[in-house]
Amino acid sequence: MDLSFNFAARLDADLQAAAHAAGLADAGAFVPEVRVADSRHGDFQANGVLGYAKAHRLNPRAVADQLVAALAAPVRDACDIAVAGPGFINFTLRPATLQQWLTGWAGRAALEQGAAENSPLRGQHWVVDYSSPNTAKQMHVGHLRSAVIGEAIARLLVFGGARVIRDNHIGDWGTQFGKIIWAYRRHLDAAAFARDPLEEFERLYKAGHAAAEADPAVLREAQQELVKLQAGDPDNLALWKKIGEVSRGAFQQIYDRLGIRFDHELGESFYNDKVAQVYAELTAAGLAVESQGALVVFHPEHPRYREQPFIIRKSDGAANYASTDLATLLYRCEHFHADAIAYVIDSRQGDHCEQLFLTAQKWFAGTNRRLPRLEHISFGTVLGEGGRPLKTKSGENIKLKDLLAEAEERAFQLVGERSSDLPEAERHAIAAVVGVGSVQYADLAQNRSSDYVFAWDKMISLEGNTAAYLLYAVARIHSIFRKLSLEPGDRAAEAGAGGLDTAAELALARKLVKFPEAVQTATAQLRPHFLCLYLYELAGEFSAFYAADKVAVEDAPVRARRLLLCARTLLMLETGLGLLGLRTLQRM
RNA sequence: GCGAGUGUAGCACAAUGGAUAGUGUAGUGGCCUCCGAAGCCAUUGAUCUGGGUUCGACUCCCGGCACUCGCACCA
Repeated sequence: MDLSFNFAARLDADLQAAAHAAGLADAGAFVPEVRVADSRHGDFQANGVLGYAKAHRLNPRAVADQLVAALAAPVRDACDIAVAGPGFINFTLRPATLQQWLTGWAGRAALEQGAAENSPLRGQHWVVDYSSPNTAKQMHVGHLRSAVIGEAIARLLVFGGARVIRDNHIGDWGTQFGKIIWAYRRHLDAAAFARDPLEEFERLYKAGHAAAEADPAVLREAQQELVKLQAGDPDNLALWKKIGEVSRGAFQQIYDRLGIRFDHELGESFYNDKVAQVYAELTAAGLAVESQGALVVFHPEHPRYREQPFIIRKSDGAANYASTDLATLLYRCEHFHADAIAYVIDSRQGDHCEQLFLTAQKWFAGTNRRLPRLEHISFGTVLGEGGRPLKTKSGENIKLKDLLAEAEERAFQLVGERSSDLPEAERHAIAAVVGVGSVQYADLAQNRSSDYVFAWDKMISLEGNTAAYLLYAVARIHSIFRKLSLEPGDRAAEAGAGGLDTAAELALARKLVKFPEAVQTATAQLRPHFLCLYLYELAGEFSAFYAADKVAVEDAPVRARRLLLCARTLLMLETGLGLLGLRTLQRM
């Protein structure tokens, strides 16, 4: 068998061909359903025979036998094949096949090529809309998941061959600015502003908000400030710009720690002059109607949205996020030629997304535009250990910068305990990678649909399915190569490798070759936890191998094949962690 | 009230309609003259409930129950 990157896809294609070769009735209807198998049964299994045989009133085991007999010779040479149970076909890759694959797919570039080659994403333009904080406020724990999940998904899509446009749809327009400006004019603390301008803007907003709540006169004054801003008053506009600059600077500090860089930061204000077209087109199409003074879209065919309006212009004439989201959608189609848009937004905004997508669908159909694929990448809330949304003791949102600082601090403690021999500067650098990586990984390792409990001890105590466990495996592999004065992936070190032999070698090799399926599943479902799970299991296989079989042995062929396994494990772990947005280390 | 999400071991999680429901922690018992013990090996313990569909259901459908969230101008 030639060096297919993705064995499951290859077996699937070969089984389909076999169905035709064997002359199966209605062979086109046979779907092999090849997937990674429980290792007790082999490496891959085809489940499709059962359904096919049932539908065609055939004996499934007989069909399976026929298919196996009709399989092309290369596949039969590469695998041990068995029909089992009611009609499963099990494939176990032979040691030589494993070795051939590991030798052939040897570097990052090769993996990228393999992953993109037959990917349905290849060449597609994907806009990933994630993070999207509001200006004048610090990012807090509520902004964590969108940023972390969004970045991982963007990287997975790139790996799958898509052209990804990362767009940070910042909330930089809205009613809050009237209150901030009002408070800025009266209650600015210049010293605090010099120290941390964003913190001061945030304080001013809270002060302005509280004052407006308490006194209707203040509310009117704040609204006047907003009107002036919207009319282009130079002072207010300058202040608004300043808020934007300060905020973006602070956001970038967070993004730097998380390894995020956007291609665009087209905030809501960018769409100010683009919403009129939305109103006009939706009204002309008969989609938008006046209701209680607002411009809204109802969906009569929908049980709920025939009553629950999608408000695209407020009764005071101002735009809201429905207006700008529609304008944004159009802009992304026209300027980014989006084939798909992924909205990484928390699940509470499910109704908004549904209404947005429904409205866009009708709008685009009515104006002969091509609607891109629209995906709401929804996710649950970050909870504290009591099962309530995570807050500080005083009930405030936890600032992201504080959260990341605490992660690094806790990691630094641990590094000090475990690796006190390393220089302090390196311990700090390690703590940054381990601390931030632990937060990212804890978020990603869990199915994004559910809420998740944020528990420092589980996250950073470094046991189980955690970033530290994976980073530790990476560090140990680097250490092996360091001891031998070799570079990982050095072909000379792998030359003359003997055949894979021990149980631990084979178990590790069998795990390694399934990297493509793990990435593919995570990408297709836009769920990074599938990749996390794979990497964790891979690190587990490596640790078992490491305990069972010594790498640095005298016997040259044995040593070479074990170095090959180490190098590929390192490659998959580093590549996989990179796809999740984590950094890795050589020592920790 | 309508809708969405979530119910799996003490706790935290996994399982694309597939074979004996996997893991981690915590508990118990082993393993460092040997490449990093932040490790490895072994072991105890679970699908909210009642129906249905299917060769096969944690998964799909219908009805309950529990928790969380959303539902007219904040995003």
